[in-house]
Amino acid sequence: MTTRLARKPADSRFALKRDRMLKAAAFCFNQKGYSGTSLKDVADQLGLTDAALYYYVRNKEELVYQCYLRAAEVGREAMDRAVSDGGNGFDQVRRYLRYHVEIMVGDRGPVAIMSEIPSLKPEHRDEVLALSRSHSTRFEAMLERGIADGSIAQCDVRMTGNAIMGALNWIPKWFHGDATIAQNIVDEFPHILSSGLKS
Amino acid sequence: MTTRLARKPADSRFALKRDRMLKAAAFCFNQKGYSGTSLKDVADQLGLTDAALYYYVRNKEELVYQCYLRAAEVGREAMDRAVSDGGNGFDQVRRYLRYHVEIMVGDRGPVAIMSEIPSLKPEHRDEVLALSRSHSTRFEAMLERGIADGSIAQCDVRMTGNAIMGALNWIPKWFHGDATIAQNIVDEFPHILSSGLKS
DNA sequence: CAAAAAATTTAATCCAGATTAAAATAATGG
DNA sequence: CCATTATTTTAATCTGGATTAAATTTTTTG
Repeated sequence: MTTRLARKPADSRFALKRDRMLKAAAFCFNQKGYSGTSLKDVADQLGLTDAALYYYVRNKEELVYQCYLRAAEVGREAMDRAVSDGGNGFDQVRRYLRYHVEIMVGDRGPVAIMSEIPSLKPEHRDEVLALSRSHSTRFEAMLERGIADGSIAQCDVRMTGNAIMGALNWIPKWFHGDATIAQNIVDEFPHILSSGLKS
Repeated sequence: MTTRLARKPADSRFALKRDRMLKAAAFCFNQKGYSGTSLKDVADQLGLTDAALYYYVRNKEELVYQCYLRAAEVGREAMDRAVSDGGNGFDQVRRYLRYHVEIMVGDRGPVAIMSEIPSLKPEHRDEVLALSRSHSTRFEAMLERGIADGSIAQCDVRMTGNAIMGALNWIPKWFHGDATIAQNIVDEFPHILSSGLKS
C-alpha cells in the first residue's frame, strides 16, 4: 500500500502509461460498445494482461469514469481556448468547434463517447453529469453572446446546442483514425455546424 | 414448436406485445446503456418476468437486433415519405428531418440509439450495418440532388451527412419523453439542421 | 550490485445476469 | 364446457468476464 497512493501526483511514467490505457479503452468502447469490450480487449491493445489494468484503475467502472473525465476535459479545453481568443460570439463558436474536432481527431484522441453515464456509480455519475451540463451551459451562453452582439441569428439556444453537440459527440462513432478523414473533419465540420447560425 | 413459428405473421396480439417490448427495451438501452440494462429491467417496465421475454425473442442479442431493425425502419420510412413528397433537394431534406424527428419523439418512439452494433452476431451486424449505410447513402444522394438543382449550396455531402445524422442520432440521449420538449424538437430541429445548407 | 519499490503475470475465485426446462395459468375456439 | 394452444412464471443452471491474491519479473536507487 505504499505503492500507488504514495506516488507523487506528477509521476510521469505512471501518468503516461495510464493515459495510454485510457486512450485504448476509449478506442475499444467507441468501437465495440461498453458491454462488447472486456478488460482483456483493452489490455491486448497495450500488450498487457487484463489483470495488469488493475494497477492503474480500481475496476472497470472507474476505467469508464476516467475515460469520461478525459472526454470532458477535452471539451472544456477547447471551450477555454475559444473563449480566451475573444472576438464576437459567432467567431468564438466557430473556433470552439475547430479546437474541439482538432483535439478529438488528433493525437489526444480517441475521446470516449459518453454512452454509459447512467451505469457509473452515483458519485461518479453525478460528477460527470455536472461537467457535461456545465459544458452545454457554456456553449449556450456563447450562442447567446453571439445573438446579443448581432453575429448570430435569433434561435433556440438550447435546441441549437443540443443539435451541434450531438453532431460532435457522434463523430467517434464513424471516425476511426484515418488521417485523410481527420483532415476532412477539421476542414469541414466547423463550417457545417456554424454556417446555419449566421445572422 | 408449433408455437411461434406456426403463427400467421400478422397475428396482431403477438405483434403488438412484441412491439411494446421493443419500445421498452429501446427506452432502457437509451437510458442506462446496453450493459446497464438487464432483461429484468425491460421486463419490469412491462409488468412481466425476465423469463417471459424469451417468448418473444431468442436472447438478448436478438432483442438489440430487433430494436435496431426498428430504428432503421423508422429512418427509412421518414426518408421514403420525404422523397415521395417531391420538391427540390432542400425541401426534401427539410421534410425528411421533420418526419424523422416527428417519429422519434412521437408515439412510435423511443427509437434505440445504435451504439452496440459491433456486439451483434455477424449476420445481424452485417444486416444492420447495411441498412445503416443505405440510409446514409440515400441522404447523401438527397443532398446531391439539392446541389444539382441549385437549392443546396456546394458542400462535402459525406461530412454534411455525418454531421446531420449525428445530431439526429443523439436526440434519444437527451430527450426522454417530455411532451413540451418533443414539440420543441419538431419545431426547431428541421430548421436548425437545414438552414446551413441553403444556397 | 543489492535491496526496495514498481509493474506485471499466473492462477484462482466469484457473481450478476443470461439462459433453460418444466410447471402453471390464461385465453380461445369448437 | 372441454381441449387445445398461447402466455407467463418458478426455480434451477450456466457462464463470461470481472475481480483478487500471491508470486514473479522488471526497474529504480542508493
